[in-house]
This record gives sequence, structure tokens and C-alpha cells, in this order.
Amino acid sequence: MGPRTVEKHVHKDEAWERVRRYLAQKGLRSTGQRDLIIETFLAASGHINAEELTRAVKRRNRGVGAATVYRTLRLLSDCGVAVARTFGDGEKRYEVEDHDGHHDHLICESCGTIVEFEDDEIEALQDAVAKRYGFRLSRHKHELYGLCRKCIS
Amino acid sequence: MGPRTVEKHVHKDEAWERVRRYLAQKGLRSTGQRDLIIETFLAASGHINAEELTRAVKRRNRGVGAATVYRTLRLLSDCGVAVARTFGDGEKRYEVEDHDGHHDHLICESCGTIVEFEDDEIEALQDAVAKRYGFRLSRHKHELYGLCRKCIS
DNA sequence: GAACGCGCTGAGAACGATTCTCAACAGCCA
DNA sequence: TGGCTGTTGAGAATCGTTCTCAGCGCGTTC
Repeated sequence: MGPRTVEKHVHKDEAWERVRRYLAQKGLRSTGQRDLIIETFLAASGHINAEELTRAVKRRNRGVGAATVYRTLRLLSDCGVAVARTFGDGEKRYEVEDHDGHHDHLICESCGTIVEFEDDEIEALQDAVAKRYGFRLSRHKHELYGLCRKCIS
Repeated sequence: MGPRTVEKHVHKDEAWERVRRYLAQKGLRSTGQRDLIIETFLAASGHINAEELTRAVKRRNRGVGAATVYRTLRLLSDCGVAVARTFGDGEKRYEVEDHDGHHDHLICESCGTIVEFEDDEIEALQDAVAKRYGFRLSRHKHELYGLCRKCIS
């Protein structure tokens, strides 16, 4: 778990760096609410939705409004720190964008657990499919739904 | 294009058969609006959203209400004739469910074209991934986003 | 083929998630 | 310290979808 933790810290710093650059470039400001929301988002285990994030933020500062959370989430999407994904049932969730190394998801339809995976062979085959149809790929989404180990038994 | 056309007719008949059985089993009725909406949905090229379908239906019968279109779309999902999918930007679209053979999508981010593809090797690798994480899969979603041949030039 | 029961329908209200509006507020530069 | 401009919270507005309800029409019964 050691290296994993270090990695996460690196990602966090990268994320803040991105935010900082974006704000500066656009002439936007850094504020208490903004920082709190971003901090909370980055600390969350990923795959959080707007309502959950709002609740988490309010737990630390009751005064923050939902609108500000939505605004910040959009800001994070715009600067490439967060990505929105809509999973199976139409639930929109945000996760920290992974800039080096793409991952996809295994989703348990019973308990809602979301596991991330990476598979280079699949990625290679995707490129082959794209080539076959004359597409130039920019991104993809690959989600496997089913039951996790715990829910099978 | 010959065989392709025949295939589509077979799928249409299968779809109607499914609807018929479902209505009978649930003690539901067949009505003019219902038939018109289903007919229009099956005739559409797939990947249609509720609003587009409503417009198409109203073109043939102005009186049909949006609520009825939504109700019928739900009915079609319930009986396994249609499946709802949410593509990249959060747009919810419906397509005719393919009962023998699964397909995935290539989506052009510029013109919106959606191409279907099948790849057995990828499917096999998916199963391997699931096994690795102790999941039992029931379904999956695989979408490749980029530019189609036309939009590259 | 008339009558009846119950499912179906359209219109508009209601809903949940998200975005917008606006007046008050707060960074940041001079 | 002002003052310019970006930011904020609250609530209104919007969007897509579902619900409600009174009236309509399918299909069965006699």
C-alpha cells in the first residue's frame, strides 16, 4: 500500500498544479470555498456524485451552496482535473482524471462497488478496431457490469 | 445490402413478437398510438433519443403526447426490445436490443455518427479481466470516441 | 352490437438534477 | 483604502422525465 499512497499524493499535487495554472491563465481567483470543494473532491475515493460531494463539503462548512459545488465541478472538468461519467443506470459521477495511464471500470450491480482496471491488450485491440473503421480515437469508455466476489456468494 | 435488409426485417419481426408476447402476458392492450410509436422506433436508424422519436411520431400523428412516447419507450425497455444508453456527453439514446450477438460503439465527436462494431477477442479479454477481479459479468458497455474518416480530412 | 370494466391517453403539474440570476461580498491591484 | 471584477448563496428557472387525472377506447361478455 506504500507506493500506492505515494502515487496518490503525486496525483493530488498534479491536480492542484493544473487548477492553479488554469485559474491564473483565465484570470480567475482562488477562494476559500473553491479550495475546500477541490480539496474535498480530491480526498474522496473517486466516483463521487454532485450530491455526495455537496454533503461532504457542507460537513466541513455548512454555508457552502450547492450551486458553488456544481460550478467548481465544472471548473475541474474544464481544467482536466475531473471527468464526469454516466454509469449504467444514468447516475452521473465524477472522478479524478488520470493523465498518465488510462483505466476502465468493473461495476457491481448489486452493491455498487466500482473497481478500476487497465488492460493493454484490450487497448491495442481498440486501436485495431478504430483503424478498421477509419476512426482516429481520442478517448474511450469501457465498463463491465456484473456481480463482485462478495455479492456472488 | 441485400442480406443486411433481410436481417433487419427478421429483427423487426422478432421485436414485434416480443412486444406482442409481453402485452399478452401482462394483460396490456395494443393501441393505435402504441403501434405507431413502436413502428416509428423500429424504423428509425437506432440511437434515437426521446425528443427525436417524439418529433418523428408527431409528424405522423400530431396528437400523440410526449408522455405516451416516454411510456412506450419504457415498455420497450421492459420487454427487452429497446435499451437505453447514455453516450459521452450525457445524452440518453435508445437502440433496438440485439439478442444474438453483442455490439459496441464507435462515436464521432465531430459529426455524431455512431458506428456499431463487434470484436470477439475483446470480449474474451473482458472475461479474463472479470475473472481476475472475481466478477461475474452480466453485460458491458464499450465506447470508442474520436473522429470518423470524413471528419478527419 | 351494446354495455361494461379497465387499460390507455393527452395535458399539464410535479419532480430531480443542474444551471442561471442577482444582489451582496471578497480577492487583489493601485 | 478604494475600486474593479470575480465569486458566492439563495432561490428562480430550465431541462428531461415521470406522475396525475379525467375522459377515451379496446376487447370481452352476453
